[in-house]
Formats: sequence, structure tokens, C-alpha cells
Amino acid sequence: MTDSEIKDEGNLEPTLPFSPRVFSEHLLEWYKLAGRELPWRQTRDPYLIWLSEIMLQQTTVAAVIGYYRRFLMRFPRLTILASAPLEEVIDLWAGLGYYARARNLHATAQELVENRGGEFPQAVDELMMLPGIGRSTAGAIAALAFDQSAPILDGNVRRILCRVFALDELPRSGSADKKLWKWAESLTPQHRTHDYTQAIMDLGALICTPKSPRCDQCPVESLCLARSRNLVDMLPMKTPRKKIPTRHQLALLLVNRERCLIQRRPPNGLLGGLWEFPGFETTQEEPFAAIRQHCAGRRSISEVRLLGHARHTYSHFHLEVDFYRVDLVPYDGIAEGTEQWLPLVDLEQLPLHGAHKKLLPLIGA
DNA sequence: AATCCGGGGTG
DNA sequence: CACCCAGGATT
Repeated sequence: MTDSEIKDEGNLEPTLPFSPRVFSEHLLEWYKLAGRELPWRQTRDPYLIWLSEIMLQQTTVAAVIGYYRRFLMRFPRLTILASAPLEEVIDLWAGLGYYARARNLHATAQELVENRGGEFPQAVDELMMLPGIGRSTAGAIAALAFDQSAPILDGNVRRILCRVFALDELPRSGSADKKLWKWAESLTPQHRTHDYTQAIMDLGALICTPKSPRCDQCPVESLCLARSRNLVDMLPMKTPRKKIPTRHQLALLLVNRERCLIQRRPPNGLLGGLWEFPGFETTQEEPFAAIRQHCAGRRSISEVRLLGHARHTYSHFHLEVDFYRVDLVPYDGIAEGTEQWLPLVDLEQLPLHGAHKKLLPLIGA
């Protein structure tokens, strides 16, 4: 037995029902055989790892892969990303959601190039000072790019630890959070942290899944308290969710000489920097009067008709959109501010946000 | 501690 | 459709 093994045993957390070393060894052995090959796993380049981790926040691997490739095609290096206009970064992010991630990505790239010689810091607490990088993402970058012994606590790890330790609390509570981070820290080995980190993410994605986990294939089944107590299907505890309100909106296809008016949303807040049809929120049903009111004094309307409806759900409200085509008496439309007259045939390529993208099939009707 | 941020998948 | 999933910033 080596010195480090003796020391590990000596530091064993009294709350841990097993040796962290056994846990990580079983996990690493499984990973060698069953680990996934992903586009961002052939590298230790912190730029590539950082990009993948930001894209993977709140997002599945399947949804990310295409965006990751397109993004790197356009921004293959940190310096190129830093010198690009934010609008181009948003355009490549369109459809991926949580657009603050794209703004923070751009801000971090500029911060690193301007103040750190284009290099990522290696320490977790320094990584956490960068926009869009919290404790878990900082840990992932430190572990994957720099092979540091830093824990992560993403959704996969959170679910695994809730089960392995049979945590009898809501997993997002402050109290649970403290315990989970402590456990994550205790289980993260001093060596081979790069592989360990990818292994535990894969365990969550492939074996310890939210529904129907494959416990019979799990490398740490013998250590899992939820398994031995037959609680796997009850854990993690489900946080009660509140019901969300519904908002109504009118969106307008303002048509003038085969072009329509579109506008870019302000850079911050909901769907920041994405394009949309002009429109307004409504509380009651007076569509035609409201539309004429909305367009009053701007241009002459020749015809208004309803094209259809779309529903879209955000994290905290439902949106119902009524889509109207408004044909204008042809005139020389001048776009102002964030507006633009776009040929109708170009709408498909436009980085519209999800709710308005659902309206496009209605145009042909 | 609670709320704000999307979009995809399942049944 | 209803419901599930899931990091970081902000207030």
C-alpha cells in the first residue's frame, strides 16, 4: 500500500458509507469500456472544452453536436471569437436557447484576450469569475482541460449522488446543495480526474438515467444506498412545480413589395438579440382595431387577415401567438433602428426565436 | 431563497 | 396537451 492510499483512508469522511477510492476505481474501469466518444473529447484544449460545457448547460448532447460544429467552423479559436461582433455569435446560437450563454461566452472571450493574454486561468475560483462560468462549469474545465482534482455538480452528478447516498431532501435546496457538493468533492479522486469527470457524466447519461435507470449494468451498484434500500425510483425527490401563466400576443407579417418587416430584439433579457416579427401583447380580442391602431400614422393598410396561431412554452409562461398578415399599400419602406425590410423568401434563414419560427409554415397558407 | 432565462423529449 | 429535465445570473 502506498502513502497516498494510507492518507486517503485516514481522511475518509465519517459520513461516507464506503471508500471513495472504491467508487472511483469501479467507475473508471467501467468508463474504459462503455464511455461515449463525443466531438469535444479528443482534446485538452480549454477553448474547446469551455465551449462544449457552456453549450451543454441545460441542453442535451444530441441538441448540442450540430451547434458545436457550426460554431467552431466560424470561430475556431478564442481570438477569432473575441474579435467577432456579438450579433454573429447570437446568430450561431439561435435555436439553442438561454441566450445569455452566448452573450457571456463572447464577454469571456474578450476578457481573456484583453486581460489574460488569451489564456484560461487554471484555478477554479478564477474560472468562476468569468461570465457564464459557475462552480460546476469551472470544475469541469479545471478537470477536463487541466486535469485538476476539481469536483463538478451538474444534473447527472446531482442525480447520481442523490441515489448513491439516498438523499432524503429536495435536491435543489440549500441544505441538499451543501451535502451534494461535499460528497462530490469527497468522491473526486486526486489523480485521473479528467477521466473520472467524463466517467461520472457518462454514468448519469447512460446508466443512472432519470427514468428506468440500468442498475444491473451500474459499476457502483454495490455501493448505492438507493439500490440496497429499493428507493431508486423514488430518488431524487421531485421538486413540486408551480403552474405558469399564459400570455397572448399578436404578431404581424407586414408585407410591402414582397418584403416584410422584421426587428431585432434588444440585446439583453428574454431572447436577447434574436429576430422577430413586430407585434404586441394583447389582453382582449379586438384584433383588427388593435392592428390598425398599432400601425396608425406609419403606413396605409390595404388588407388584414388571420394566418393562424402558434403556442410556445418558456420556463415561466406559455405564449399564444395570433399571426396576421397585413398587406400595405406599396411604398418605399425605410427601415429604421433595429428594423429591416426582408424579402419573404429569406425568412427561413433568419435567426428567429422559436415561437415565431413556428409561424413560418403559416405564411404559405 | 426565489425568480429569470428556452427548447427538446416523453406519454 | 401535461409533465420532466437542468446551470448561472440576478434580485
